[in-house]
Amino acid sequence: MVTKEYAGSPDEADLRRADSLAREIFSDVANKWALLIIEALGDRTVRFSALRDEVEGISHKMLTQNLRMLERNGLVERTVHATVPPRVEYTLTGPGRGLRETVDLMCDWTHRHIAHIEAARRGFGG
Amino acid sequence: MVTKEYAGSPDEADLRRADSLAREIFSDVANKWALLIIEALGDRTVRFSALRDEVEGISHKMLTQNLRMLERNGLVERTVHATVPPRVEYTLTGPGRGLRETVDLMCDWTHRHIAHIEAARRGFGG
DNA sequence: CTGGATCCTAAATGATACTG
DNA sequence: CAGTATCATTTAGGATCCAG
Repeated sequence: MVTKEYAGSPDEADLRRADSLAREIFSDVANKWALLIIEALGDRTVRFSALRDEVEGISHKMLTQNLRMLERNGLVERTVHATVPPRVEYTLTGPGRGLRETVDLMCDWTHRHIAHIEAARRGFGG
Repeated sequence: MVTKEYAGSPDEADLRRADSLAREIFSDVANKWALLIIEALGDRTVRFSALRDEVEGISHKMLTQNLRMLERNGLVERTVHATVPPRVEYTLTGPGRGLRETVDLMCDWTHRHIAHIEAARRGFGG
């Protein structure tokens, strides 16, 4: 994610483009709602309403908005069952599951460092 | 990061508290600026101005704001050299470096899936 | 049930000016 | 140079209503 010096490279333009694309993808995905949704999906297939219940505090709007974004980036697959009332299910794609593994690690990290962070906060002046 | 059922547990209150704290910490760090700063720091000690140059597009305000937040959570250490003009350096703490490892993985993931994501975007209707 | 559209508020962010 | 404060603006987010 570091911007490098490409001057002189024959593929300078391509490399710059890849970097800016990587940064754009990172910005899409690196927000709490997207990561919490990915974490909630796990390796399951989950209905919209179930997802809304499981991602604590998320609104209808944020859920649909982030699901669309994840779908657009090929990380989530959306399946509509033509029943009435409609049943829509979401599941992670292969790349989506790869990303989920990194989110899992981030969640693990969080839980392992709760005590340290609490202590730091007390010492900081809070 | 999943909310569990603690009813009946003797430590119910403690567990709920740990969960809500984990969620709060996660919400703090799971934003693009914080993660990009952590990634830019790497295992180095970096001056404020250098950090601002390296995290492309970040404003003075966002940088200070996120650095304070990371410092408050004990992930970044701030060192002020009493020179003139002042020199302020930032470096990741032990826990901060642990988090950086997961961010590294997320960046790797991003670069590995650029092609897949580009293809998904084209197919989605963009 | 799911999803889109709308309106409205709160929060994030950028620009700027000022200080030690 | 680093940091704070302020102000203006943009964006995120919530509430609600309607449609398939």
